Order: sequence, then C-alpha cells, then structure tokens
Amino acid sequence: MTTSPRNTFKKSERLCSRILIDCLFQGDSRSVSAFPIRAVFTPSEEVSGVSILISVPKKRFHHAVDRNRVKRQIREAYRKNKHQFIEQVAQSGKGLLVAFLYVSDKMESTEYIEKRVVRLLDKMGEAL
RNA sequence: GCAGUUGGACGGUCUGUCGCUUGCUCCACGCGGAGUAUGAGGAAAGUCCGGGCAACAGAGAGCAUCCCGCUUGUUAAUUUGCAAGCUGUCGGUGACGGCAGGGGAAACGCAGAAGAAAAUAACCGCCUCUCGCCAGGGAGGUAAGGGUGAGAAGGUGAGGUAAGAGCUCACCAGUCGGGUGGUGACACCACGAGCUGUGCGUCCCGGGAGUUGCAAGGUCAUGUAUACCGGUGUUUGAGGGUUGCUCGCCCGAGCCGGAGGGUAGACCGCUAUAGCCUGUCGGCAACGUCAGGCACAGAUAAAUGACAGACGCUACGAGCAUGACUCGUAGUACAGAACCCGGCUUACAGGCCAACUGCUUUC
RNA sequence: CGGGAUGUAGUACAGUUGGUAGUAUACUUGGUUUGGGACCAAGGGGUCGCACGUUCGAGUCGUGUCAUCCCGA
Repeated sequence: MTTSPRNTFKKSERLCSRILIDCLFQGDSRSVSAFPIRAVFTPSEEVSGVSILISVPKKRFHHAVDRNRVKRQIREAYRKNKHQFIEQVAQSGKGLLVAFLYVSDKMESTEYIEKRVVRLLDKMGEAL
C-alpha cells in the first residue's frame, strides 16, 4: 500500500476519560444522525485531534456477541474514512469529542454501515 | 442395513489487504516508530451451589432461628457435585432414562367443597323386639351392599350369625420382634406376635451456619472543610462491641441526625495453579499414588477484528461416462474472558469414536 | 463484573397457616338531570410472566426459564 496516511486506530484516538464523557453528554453538545447511527459531538480544548467512543445499547442487543459485532463494524468504517474529517477538525483549531450511538435494533451489513458513517462524517464536517 | 440408548471427544481449514491487545528486542528518549512472538469457550452464558483468596469482626454460657437429609465411597467442597449401589413410582418392546427418599401403626393438632359419617361413624339398607286394623311409628343390633371423596376402619374366600363384624380360619399385603446374608441403605424366611385409614404440620434424630465481596483490599498522585445547624453525654456512664435474645464480659468520650466540600488518575491485587498431557500401580468406578514432560489471554468505555477469495462438510436438484464423478442453489450452530478454580443448569448446525438395544436381510 | 428485588383484570395494588382470586379506578347497562358531570344500582372482564415438579388440590411450596427494575469505586 502506498497511500500516504495509514488507517490506524490507536488508543489515543479513543475517548476513555470519565470526565470527558460526562462533559459530552451533559452539556450543550450537538448531534447529527444518519439512521441507524446517531453522532453526538462537542468541541473541547483538553484533547488534541479527535476522540471518539462507540456505544451500542444493551436494550437493543441482548447478546454481547451482537454488540461487539456492531461496534467493530462502526470502528472499521471510521478507521478507513476518518482522514478528511480529522483535517477539517484540525483547521478549526480545537479538539473534538464524538460519540457514535447505534439506535437501530437490527443488524446491518458492513457495506451499509460504512456508507452511513461516511455520510455522518460529512454532516459533522459541515456543522463545524 | 435402518432406528435408537449411554458415555467420550470435536465443533472448521488455507490465502491476501488493512487494523487491535500484551510481552520482548532495537531506534528514539518529547508522543512514538520498527521487528518479532502472542491472543476466547464447551458452554467464556445463567449466577443455582461449593471452595480458594481478601478485608473487617471474633474470651465464654444458655435458649431460639435458619439450612441440609436413602446408603457406602470420593473430592478442597455439610450441598441440587461425582461414582457404585438401595427403595418406591412413572415412561419405553428393549438398551436405558426421569422424579422422589432421615425417623414416626409414640403422642398431639388441622383437613374447604362433597358425603350419613373424616375417627369415641348408622343416611338408605339388613336383622331382632315392640306398638298399630292398615299405612307406618318406637327401642336396639349391624360396617356385608349403596353413593361422596385423595382417603371410609387392611384385601379375597370360607366358616359363623337374628343380621353382621379379624368374631374364627386359610391365603395375600403391611407393621413390630427374631433369624440369615450384606460395611450399609436393604433383601430373604414352612418363624412368632398383635390386629393395620389418607395427607400436611407440630415433634424426634444426626450434621452445619460470623459478615461482606476483587467496585474485596493496598500504595502513590491530585484536591478539600467537619466551615455550619440541632439533639444527647463525660464516672450520677452517653454510646458501642460480643451473630437474633438473655446472662455474663469488654471498650470508654464521644455519638446520632441535618446540610455540605473534594477526588474520578496511575500502579499493585492480576494471573502458575485443587493447572494440562502421557505412562505405571491400587480401586467395579468416581478418584488417589508415583514418574516424566509442557507453560497456555490479561483487556479497563474494555483488545482477540473487518473485507475478499478458495477449500471442506451437510441438504436438495440436475447431468451421464452410474462413481464415493461433475455442475448449480441453499445452509455452515450456540455464543465473547473481566479475581481464579470445581460442579450444576440452560443454548447448540453438523459430523466422529466406543459399548449396548430393537427390527429387518443373508449365511 | 458483583449483589438484590419484582411479575396477579385496560391501569395501580391486596391476597398470613396451600382449599371457590379480591379492592380502587377505568369500561358497559339502567336510574337521577332539560342535557353533561358528580351520585345511586346492576354487570362484564384474569393462561395469577412461561414450563415442569411436590400435593387429593398451587397465585401461594420447589426447580428451570423469560422479562423488568434497583444498588455497588
């Protein structure tokens, strides 16, 4: 592969801190949705770049296997298509916290999920 | 050959691209980068049991409370564990499987509806005596027949009787005592005795039970405030501990309520052990003894993946060169570690191995 | 991940020792009123989450299973 940016997904790109998560869900964060996924995001100066988390509610998928499957699908889709979005965020000068929430109660194909994630990233890029 | 029972072991393989976790090495030593190794299960699940481990508590006596319950073994594991058995009951032609199981014909309590009556039984019926012209009435005896019910005074037959009744006898079932066999639950008997309703509970016997759970608990860092209000008390003893209560004993200046403030990071615990494999010996077996070998996930908003292709397996259909051939279509399960083990239970496409059972065919 | 609780009429809840499942509200019908509400009278409505077991007989006792909720640095 000779593509210039590598499609990595390191620990530093994930949102792990409990404080930042509380700040994301309590405050005046905005959201966009592209069914079956909804994204909640808020700018923050405490992080550099983009930190994301993926959430699949237990209420919609009772089995851990299914939840893991959906989370992995979303993660792969983000990993492959994140570069343009990250550049847009970098131009704004702040970091960004993003939560991807799966709101459907049906499993979808990986291809479909990837298309929806790309659409979601475009929408968020415009909203900035 | 087909159908089945029990036990055991398995539950995909390979290639490519892009990624993730952890360990090690090297380069950078500011964040990181490169290489290499490594990475889910038989149930990781439900959390139904039992342990390990950890923190706290713990002088003692009596009385309650709760839990467990066929036997003998086995295990770290009183059990809803395991193995080999016992008894009863249900299912199956059978191999076999499911469920229940301390004692109690010692005593006491309770038993809706139905029924005359639920345990010192007389409604109908049967029999005797008696009153009466008759119809019928009264006194008494009787548990063989009737219907109710889960259960009706052990069951069947004969004798006996006014009619009947373990009233007597024979056989059968059960109980207690005795004998024989077995470690034992129990089994068996030309034995003896008495004469026996069903269910639940109280009761009796034996054994057991401190509490909380890795978000236990410990170290470091960051940060702050017991600032304030009310009640009560300091030898005239508040309050607390001692499992629930009582006694007894101990601690002894704070305690209770309200209303608040701060942290939300890192590390240890954290994976090596009732560990796995092979063999020997003991045992019907579960399991144990000894010897040798092996090292096998540690994440933390939570890694172990995503996509594409090929193969394998199963089912169905088609083809002709009728073979374990080719082509097409569909399917390829249940399910994801979170302190660690052992067991149980529940879910599960598909095939494999061993022993056994029934039916059919051939010799 | 660990610990705990609850499933009963459309809704919210009772139901101790196992023995004909009730209360409130909602619903239906009738009365009262010029009409409606309130009130009075009568009535209907239940797989007691599901399955199996113990028992003569389970809402209740036992086991399994499904769903919902709560607590825990």
